[in-house]
Amino acid sequence: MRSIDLSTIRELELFSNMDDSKFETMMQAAFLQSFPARFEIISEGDTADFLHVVVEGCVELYAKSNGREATMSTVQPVRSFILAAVLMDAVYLMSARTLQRSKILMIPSENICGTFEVDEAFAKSIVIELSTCYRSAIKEYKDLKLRTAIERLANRLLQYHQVQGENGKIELLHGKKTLASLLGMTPENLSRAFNTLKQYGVEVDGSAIKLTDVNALKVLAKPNRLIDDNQS
Amino acid sequence: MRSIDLSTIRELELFSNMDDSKFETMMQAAFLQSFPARFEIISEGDTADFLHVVVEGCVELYAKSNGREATMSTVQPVRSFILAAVLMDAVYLMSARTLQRSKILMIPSENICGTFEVDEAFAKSIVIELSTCYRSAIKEYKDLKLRTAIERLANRLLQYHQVQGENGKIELLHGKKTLASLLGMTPENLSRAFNTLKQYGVEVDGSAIKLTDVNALKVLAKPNRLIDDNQS
DNA sequence: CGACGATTTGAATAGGATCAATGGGAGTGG
DNA sequence: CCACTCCCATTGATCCTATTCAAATCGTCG
Repeated sequence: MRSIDLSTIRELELFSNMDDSKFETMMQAAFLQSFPARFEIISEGDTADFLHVVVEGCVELYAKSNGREATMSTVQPVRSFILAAVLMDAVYLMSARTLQRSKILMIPSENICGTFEVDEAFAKSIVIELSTCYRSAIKEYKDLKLRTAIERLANRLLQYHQVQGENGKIELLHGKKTLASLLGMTPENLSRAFNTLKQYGVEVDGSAIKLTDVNALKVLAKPNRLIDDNQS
Repeated sequence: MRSIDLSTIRELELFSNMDDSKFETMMQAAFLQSFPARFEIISEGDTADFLHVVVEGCVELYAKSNGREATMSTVQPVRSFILAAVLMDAVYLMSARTLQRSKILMIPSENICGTFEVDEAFAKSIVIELSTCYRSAIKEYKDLKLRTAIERLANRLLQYHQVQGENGKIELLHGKKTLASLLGMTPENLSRAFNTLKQYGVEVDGSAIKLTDVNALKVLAKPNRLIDDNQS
């Protein structure tokens, strides 16, 4: 692996506190792979052979049952996915595919588990990462159970707004079809929801969105830090 | 704490592999508390001072937003709850209340975190417990996103049936109101869903349910091991 | 015995899904 | 460069599921 990549990876929260030599050893078995857009990286039901870390690009986690399919969440740099399956030596519960060209760091499961046992700092980092993912899942579940479709959309827009600098402009990172599935609705319904939000100052132009009345949108959305905050 | 209780607790997966002396130390700070039914043990937004382990009874995890409330999951012996909040020193994302008289083991957060750092076996157990809870949450989320209300009910009944011995009889562990919220529907809708399932051999008499045609129910439910299995 | 909550049933409504059709870009190949 | 195709997004119409509101019944607990 190129050293430029290695130093980037070294700085990830997951690896930042661990022992130098342990990091070296673990990384010798790891590799960084590039994937084209819309490439299926893992498939639900497969055994977890690698921990995947999104270094560049964007990955969609989705699941199927019967004939239906739903986007569960998206993973941006720098976050891992399916850590729980690796640690339990179990099968993946979700599939993953790239939304754009992406670089994924792949670390063999046995190296993760082995290092976990010998490096205390790494063990702590693993637990933090796992807890963060867990809590994110709970938040998404709460979002779906406690809100209507329009409220979910409004809150998601406010979330994106905050992450992207709170300057009244949002750029959607993924297509509306994916966004719809992520929010638990159909593309048609998302389109109508955007129309409803016009009266709250939401102007849509392709993947560029302008918020002209954030306060009004907040009144509608009633954001809740126990659902929408990435911090707490 | 009474020794009878201690030995029961010692056998929990979470503690079974850890060092004797570490276990003793940790338990000196812990205590076992009894709660009456419908008692709110923790409230979402509070800081996580204790890890809670359900030793006896049943606990409901629920959440609120706006005026709405939803049951997120139920915790049976012997399982912990809100482990992630403890490990991250964060606030609870869910509230917890007893559904029946219950005994809860409470271990101060700092003892959990402290022991995590010095006992490797305990660290491993923590990770397994955390992963298991995480994966359960994902499964519930998939259930809600990928299935209709009737399918969710049918699969839940099959799940209870399996746990309770597969002899054609089910005893509901919690009221129908809670079950409805757990399944993401209203009590009225649950009642109607049970009526629909009559033609698939589901006979309801209060909290006692008989399944007279499990195969027909399975055809409807299309159970999926990546959603319904507690193992994988 | 009375009160309260849980459950069920009925009727009306709302919200979301489905089906169908159209317009618009992005990418492909001639 | 242009025509063609395909997929995405939008819109309209309709259907269906689930929620809401209302009321009756049933048990349980005090």
